[in-house]
Amino acid sequence: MVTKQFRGSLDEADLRRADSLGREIFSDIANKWALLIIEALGESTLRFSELRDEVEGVSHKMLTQNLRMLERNGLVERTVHPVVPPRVEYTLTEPGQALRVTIDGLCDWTHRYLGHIETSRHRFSV
Amino acid sequence: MVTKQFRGSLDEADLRRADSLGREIFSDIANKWALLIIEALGESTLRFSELRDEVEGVSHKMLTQNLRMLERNGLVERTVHPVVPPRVEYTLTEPGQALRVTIDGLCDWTHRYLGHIETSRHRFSV
DNA sequence: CGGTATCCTATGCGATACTG
DNA sequence: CAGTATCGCATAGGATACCG
Repeated sequence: MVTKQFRGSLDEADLRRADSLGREIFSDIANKWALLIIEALGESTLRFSELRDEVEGVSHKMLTQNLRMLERNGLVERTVHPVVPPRVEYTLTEPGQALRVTIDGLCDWTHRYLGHIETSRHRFSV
Repeated sequence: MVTKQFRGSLDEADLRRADSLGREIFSDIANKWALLIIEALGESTLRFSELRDEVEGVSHKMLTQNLRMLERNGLVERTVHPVVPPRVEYTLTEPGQALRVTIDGLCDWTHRYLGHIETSRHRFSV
């Protein structure tokens, strides 16, 4: 979404359009599976089954559903090799790569503050 | 969660514990409302009602629910002023501030690639 | 192997009402 | 003003089965 830092750089109509679109994108992406899939893809190209193994706990359904969404938003590219059995590969586009960098930041954050959070939870339940 | 970049820096038992906790945190945080609330708090201290106005579209219920979760994880601090009517203020802790920085990155990303995504969606629906 | 469709449960989330 | 509790609908998401 368009946060306060950007208001003023756009006219009213653009602002409204960007706001609702941005909100939509934000909802698409602020979702556990999408983030984990992007993180799993990283620099490499992976097949559907490899992704399913890599993103632990994801179901067949959620994987397809999120991959379609990411493809629609132009974050991953899907390549079908016309062979039997079918071979389908997924790779991050440039926007996808850029997003991955910020997700890496999220992972670093989680790692760094794991201890803080653990003790905070303990204190909270008292 | 503990991603590949960190494996090897921990022993087996720690790894499992960190993995499940990390996954939990990730699920807590990779959620639209949590991210928007943290972003709204920013540098400032806000009252419950101010937050509800700031985070557009959030319901009373979702706001309380997410604030409790963030408090439990030690990302926001809740201060109750014993006056009538009650005055409750929320502010980001240091871990919360650190997280906000990475969320800012997410917002920047959304802003930067809004155009890419819009055209990609259009192409996809053909 | 990768994808779609179906069914069913759990959860998200809004609306409303009640308390200190 | 801030919070809790309850109800009820809508969506998320697992399990399973079937198709190219």
